[in-house]
Amino acid sequence: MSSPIEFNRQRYSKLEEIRARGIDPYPVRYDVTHPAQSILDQAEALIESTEPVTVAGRITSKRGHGKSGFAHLLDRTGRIQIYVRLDRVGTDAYEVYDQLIEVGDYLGVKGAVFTTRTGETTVMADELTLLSKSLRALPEKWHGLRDIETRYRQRYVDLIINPGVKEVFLKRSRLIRSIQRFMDGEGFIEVETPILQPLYGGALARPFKTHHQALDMPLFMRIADELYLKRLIVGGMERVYEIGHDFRNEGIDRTHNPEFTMLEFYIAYVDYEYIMDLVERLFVAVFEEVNGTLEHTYQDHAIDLSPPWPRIPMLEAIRANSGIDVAGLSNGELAAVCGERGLDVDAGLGRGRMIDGLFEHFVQDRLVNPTFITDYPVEISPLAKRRQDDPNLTERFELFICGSEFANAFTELNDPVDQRRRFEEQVEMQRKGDGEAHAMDEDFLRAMEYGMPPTGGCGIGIDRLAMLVTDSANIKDVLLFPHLRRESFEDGPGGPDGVEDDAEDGPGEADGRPDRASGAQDAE
RNA sequence: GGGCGCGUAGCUCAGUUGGCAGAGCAACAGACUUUUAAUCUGUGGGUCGAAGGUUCGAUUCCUUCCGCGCUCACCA
Repeated sequence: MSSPIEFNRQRYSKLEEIRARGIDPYPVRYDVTHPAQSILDQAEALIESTEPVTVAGRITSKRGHGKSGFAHLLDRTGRIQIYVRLDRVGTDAYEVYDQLIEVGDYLGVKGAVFTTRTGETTVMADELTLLSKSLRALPEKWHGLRDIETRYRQRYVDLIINPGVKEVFLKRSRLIRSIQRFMDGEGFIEVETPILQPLYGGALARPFKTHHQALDMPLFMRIADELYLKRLIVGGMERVYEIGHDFRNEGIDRTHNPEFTMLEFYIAYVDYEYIMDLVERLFVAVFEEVNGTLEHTYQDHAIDLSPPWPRIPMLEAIRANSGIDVAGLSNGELAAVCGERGLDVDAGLGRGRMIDGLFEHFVQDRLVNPTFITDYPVEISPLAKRRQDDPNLTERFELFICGSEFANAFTELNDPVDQRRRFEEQVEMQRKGDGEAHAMDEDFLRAMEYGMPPTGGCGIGIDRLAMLVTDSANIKDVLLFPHLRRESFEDGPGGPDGVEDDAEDGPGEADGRPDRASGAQDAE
């Protein structure tokens, strides 16, 4: 069922007929003089000049009228109508167009521009060139492709059929470019750090584990860029940022994909107050550039991004929303209060986790307009500097919009002795069963020991920012190829099953290379 | 991982209180030289997600499995 040849004999037989007529159904190139939109934009001048244009694209609709016919071509810029007449292109070419070329095929057209009776700018075809024969029918033109699973699995079809989809990803692209421009203006260097790491760190999350054959060593996919970017601060780079993928081996839901895009940046000589100012400026600049306004609607929530944004210490936010004054409570009392108020918290995981639980339960969803929550408990902030006035709290903030976290930042811990102690505490929590506690990283500590200047750092989830600016409810809608379970294809040899499994149990056989041919042929 | 829901033609969807599986679009044959969801006439197209079970008979009822969505848990 999955082979296009069996699957659509009619299209395949047309392909054979095209070849039989001596036409190459897959030629190598076509010289386009005018993308679709430029024909529409310059219609008046082009009509007057009567000079022929060439345009190429995928046929998305076709309407025949005996000895003439209309069709629409879709290219990256838009859609243009073409008109094909037997008396202009000749009997043979018209027969090929009429009988063998169909919706889904790529077509190049050369001809003059005119306006139809109904007023649509159209190219009158003098020459037609088949550019690629499609062996699969596209979804129906009117209802389009609605099935969510198919839209994600076959994004290529989704992009052809559902026009809003391309807009989302164009906007995402503009968003990232806008961030890069802003960072350029702030004097940053954009860098790339390892994705495969011998140790993972910089966040609290379960990693993906893999294995390097030649070195016979385990490797982890990074869960954050942090520890490498800080090494660069130690190296004197002073202002660095990276936009890249992090990988976290955790649940998938509306706001989580196992592979996601993170912006992290670090600035020497500044603290988290400076970072807050910069994040505010960054969001304002991006929204003004990408959306043109600071008034925004996300999933029916009206948001005003006009600065300044409120900055509320976490314990104060909890007190204001729940009446609970954490500062005056012992750990035991805190656990009791959590229980009374209906929170299921494990007191064994510590005071920091309980406070975080209270925050999530009582506060987070209420933060609709951009709000900085500041001064997080030290236990859940192993890389942040303590507040001088309260060693139980850190100079850390998170930015919330519409109940979602958008940024996480702190005045970076640069005391190597304190950093070692914090790692040791994390290792202890690991022993107590906290699967996400931070690992000991001796090379990172060595870098700290050489001396890191006072530094402020920040991480911003780009996918969530893309969701916000595009008003998307699901992270999958801003990922071109969101993670799904492997699709099963009934016939043919399986895909990567033969490839050596991930390396939980050490090295496997050496021939684990995915064979391009066997993998690809199976894929429909 | 738990709960709820969904899976029928290439696409969008009906439907069967258990009795030969339907429409529109797409496709195919024909008519039509300014249409645009073109129109008109005709035709073909299904492992009803998969495997078991109950039954004279299952796409329908039951069980398990697969996939997707929502949600809870998890998750800076």
